[in-house]
Amino acid sequence: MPQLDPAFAALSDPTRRAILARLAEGEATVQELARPFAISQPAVSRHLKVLEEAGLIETRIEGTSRPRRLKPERVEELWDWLGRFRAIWEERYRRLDVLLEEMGREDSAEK
Amino acid sequence: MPQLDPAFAALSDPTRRAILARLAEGEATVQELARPFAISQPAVSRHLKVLEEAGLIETRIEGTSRPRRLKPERVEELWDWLGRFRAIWEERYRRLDVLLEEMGREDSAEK
DNA sequence: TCTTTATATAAGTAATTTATTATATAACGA
DNA sequence: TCGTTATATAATAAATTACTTATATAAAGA
Repeated sequence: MPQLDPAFAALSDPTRRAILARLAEGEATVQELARPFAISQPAVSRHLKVLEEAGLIETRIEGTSRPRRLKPERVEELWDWLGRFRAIWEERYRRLDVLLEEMGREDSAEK
Repeated sequence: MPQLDPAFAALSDPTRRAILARLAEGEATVQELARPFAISQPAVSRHLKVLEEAGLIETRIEGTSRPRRLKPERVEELWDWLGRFRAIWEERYRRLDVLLEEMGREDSAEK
C-alpha cells in the first residue's frame, strides 16, 4: 500500500496534526488555519498541500477562499493497517502464552 | 505528545513497516532482517535505530548478536491518537446528519 | 591469542523537507 | 476598472534523511 507512506509522513508533523484536529471540528480556510501558528501563510499552504497529497483532506473552492475539510477514508486505511498489525502480534503473544502454559503443564506432569 | 512525531515518521518508510511486520512474527537479528531487502547491513542497522528511537522496538543482547523485538506500547498510542481523531470527526458527521435531518423535517413542515 | 562473525559507526553524498521572503493570480466590492 | 483580500508559487537556504563503502568493536570459537 504505497499511499501509506505519504499519509504516515504527513501525520509525523505536529503542525499538520494540529491542522487535522482543527479540521475535525469543521471546514476552515487557510487564514483560519494559519492564525494559531507562528508560521507564515505560505508555510501553512505547503502543509495543506502535503495533507492533500496524502489524501487526508480536500479543498472546496468558494470565491476567493479555499476551505479545506477532512477526507476520512485515508485515516481508515491507517487505522486498518495498525489494526492488522496489532492483531498479528497480539495473536503472537497469545500463542506465546499458550506455549508457556503448556510448558508449565509439562513441568508439573514430568517426574 | 511529542513521541508521536518519530513514531509516525518511522512508519512512513515501507522498509521499516516491512521490518515491523517481520518482527510481529517474532524476534529477529540484523542479518535475518537484512536478508529480504536489497539494502546494505548498515542501512538496516540505521532503520532499526530509527525504529528503536521511535519506541517501536527494543534490543536484547545475546553474545555477539542483538535480536530485536516489538515493543507494542507505542503502537497503542498511535492507535489511540487515530481513534480519538476518528471519534471526533465521526461525531461531527453524526451531528451534521442530525442537522440535515432537522432541516429536512423543517422543509417538510413548512408551507 | 588469532580469526571469524555480528553489528555499529564514520565519512561522504544526493535527495527531500521545511521554513523564509517576494511575487503572482484570481475573485470581490467600490 | 482599481484596490483589496485570499491563496498559491518561486527562489533560496538550512536541516534532515537515506543511502553507499570503509572501518571499528566486541564476543565466540579454534
